[in-house]
Amino acid sequence: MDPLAVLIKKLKEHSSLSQEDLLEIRRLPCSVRELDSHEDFIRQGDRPKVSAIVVEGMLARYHLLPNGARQYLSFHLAGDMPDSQCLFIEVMDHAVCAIGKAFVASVPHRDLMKLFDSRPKVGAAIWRETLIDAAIFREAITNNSARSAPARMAHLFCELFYRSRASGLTRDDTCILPIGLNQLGEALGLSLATVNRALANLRDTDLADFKSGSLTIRNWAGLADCGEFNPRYLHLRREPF
Amino acid sequence: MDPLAVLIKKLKEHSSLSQEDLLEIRRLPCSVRELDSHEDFIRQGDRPKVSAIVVEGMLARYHLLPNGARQYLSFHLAGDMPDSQCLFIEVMDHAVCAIGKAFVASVPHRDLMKLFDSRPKVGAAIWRETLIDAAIFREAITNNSARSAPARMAHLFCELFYRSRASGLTRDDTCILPIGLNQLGEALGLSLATVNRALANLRDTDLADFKSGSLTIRNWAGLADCGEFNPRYLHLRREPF
DNA sequence: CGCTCAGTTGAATTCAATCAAGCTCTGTGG
DNA sequence: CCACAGAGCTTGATTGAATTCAACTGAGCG
Repeated sequence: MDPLAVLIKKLKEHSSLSQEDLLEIRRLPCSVRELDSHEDFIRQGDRPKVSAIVVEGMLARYHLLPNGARQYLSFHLAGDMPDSQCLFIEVMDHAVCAIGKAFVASVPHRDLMKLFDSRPKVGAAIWRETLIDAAIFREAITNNSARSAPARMAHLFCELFYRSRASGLTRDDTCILPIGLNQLGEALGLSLATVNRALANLRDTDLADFKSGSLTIRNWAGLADCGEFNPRYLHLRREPF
Repeated sequence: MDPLAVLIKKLKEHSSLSQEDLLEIRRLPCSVRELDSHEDFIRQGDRPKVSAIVVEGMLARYHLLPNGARQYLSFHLAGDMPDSQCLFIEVMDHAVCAIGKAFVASVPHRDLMKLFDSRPKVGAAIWRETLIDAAIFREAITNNSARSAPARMAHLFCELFYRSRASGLTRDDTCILPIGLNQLGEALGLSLATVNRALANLRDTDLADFKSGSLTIRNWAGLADCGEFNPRYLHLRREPF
C-alpha cells in the first residue's frame, strides 16, 4: 500500500487540498518498515528527525511513568501521523509503539518543513491534523476524569469505531482492535479486573462485544449514549453514519 | 499592558523569531476587553472568528457535560492563546472562560492567517505553541488517570507554578491562582471533599499551601516528587529554576 | 501433556464520592 | 457597630466504586 496515498486519503477526511498540493505531497521521500506488536517506533527522550505515517495497522502514544507503568494517550489508524505532535519539538515527551503488527512510513522533518514553506495549504492541513489530535486528547481528559468505568470503555469504543469507519476500516459492525485488556486499562486509567467487568457489562447489555482483537458494535445508539459520545470533537468533514 | 508585547514575550519562551517577524506580529490588529470571573469568552458550539490572547489574569478551557458538570482541561496565563487550538477548526468542541478577572485581546483569524502566509516562521512559532498545549493535555490525561488525589494536586500546582515562574508572574514562592476548590476538583476529576483533604495533606506535609486565591510552594523538590512532575513536557527554552 | 499467557471471577480492601453538619469568612443592611 | 445571610471551606460518617489479591479457566504451543 502506498504510504503517501494513505496520508492523502486521511487529510481529505478533514481538509480540502488542491491538485498541486497533492502532487507535492506525493513527492515526499519516505521509507516504510514493519513493526512487531508492542515494538516502539520512538521513545520518550528521543530527538525525532522523522515523522511517522501509519500505513497499516495501529500505533499508540504512551507515557512511561517512574514506576514503570504505562499510560496510553491515543490510538492511531492508517493515515494518521502519530508524531506530527513532535514536528516542532526537540525531545519526545512520550513514546509511540505498535498495537499489533503495523506498517509505518518515515518522512524526514526536513522535507516536511520544505513542503510547508512551498505549499502553505499542506502545512495548514497537517496543522489541522495536529489540532484534531489535541481535541482527542482533551476528550480523553474528560473521559478518564469524569466518567464511570463502563462509560469510559463505551466512549473509547465509540471513538475507535467511528474513526475506523470514517477511514473505511470497518466491516459491517466490527473493526479490528488488536489490543489486550491490560492495555485497555492503561488507556482508560482502570485496572485489569475493572476493564474485564466493564466489558462484561457492555456485553450483557448488548451494546458492544470486544473479543480477541476485534470490536463489534451491537447497539450504536445505546453505546454512544452510555459513553456520552458526541463525534463533534473529531471535526470530520463527512459523518460516517 | 500591550497585548502583542505579552504575546511576543511568551513566544520567545519557546521559539526564536527574527526582528522582522516581531515587527509583523506587532502590526496585528487586536481589541482588548475585560472579563469578569467565570465569564465565558467563547462557548462550546460557537464558530470562532477571532483568537484570544491572555493579556492579564487567567483563562481556562472546559468541557460542558450532558449533566451540566464541567471538566476543566487547561489553564492559561498571560501571553497564552487559549484558542489557538481552534484556528483551523469550524466549531468549538470546548469553551473558554475567565478564572478570576482577566483581560483578553482578540485577533481576527483572517489577520493571523495572512501573517502565517507572509511570515512562515511566525506560523511555526504559533504552531509550536499549539503543540505545547497538546503536550499539556497529554500530561493531564496521565495525571488524572494514573495518580492519587494528592499527587494530582501536587502535579497541577507544579505545572502552574512552573509556568507562572517562566513567565515572570511569581513573587518569591507564591503565584496567583484565583480559583475555588470546586473548580480544582473539576480540573482534576475529584470531588470537593477530596480536593480539600488533598490540600490539607500538602499543607500538613509542608509541600505547598493554597489559600484564598494564591499558591505558595513550601518545598519545591518535595512537591515535584509527590506529583512526579518533570517539566520536560512544557518544552521551554530556559528553565526557570 | 504440561507450560504459559490472557482472560475470568470472587472476596477483601482501599480510596474517593456522597451525604450531612458545622465552620469562617465577607459583605450587607438594620 | 452588630446581626445576618450566603458562599466557600472544613470535617466526620457512610456508602460505593474500583483496586488489589488470589484462585481458576481456557486457548495456544512446544
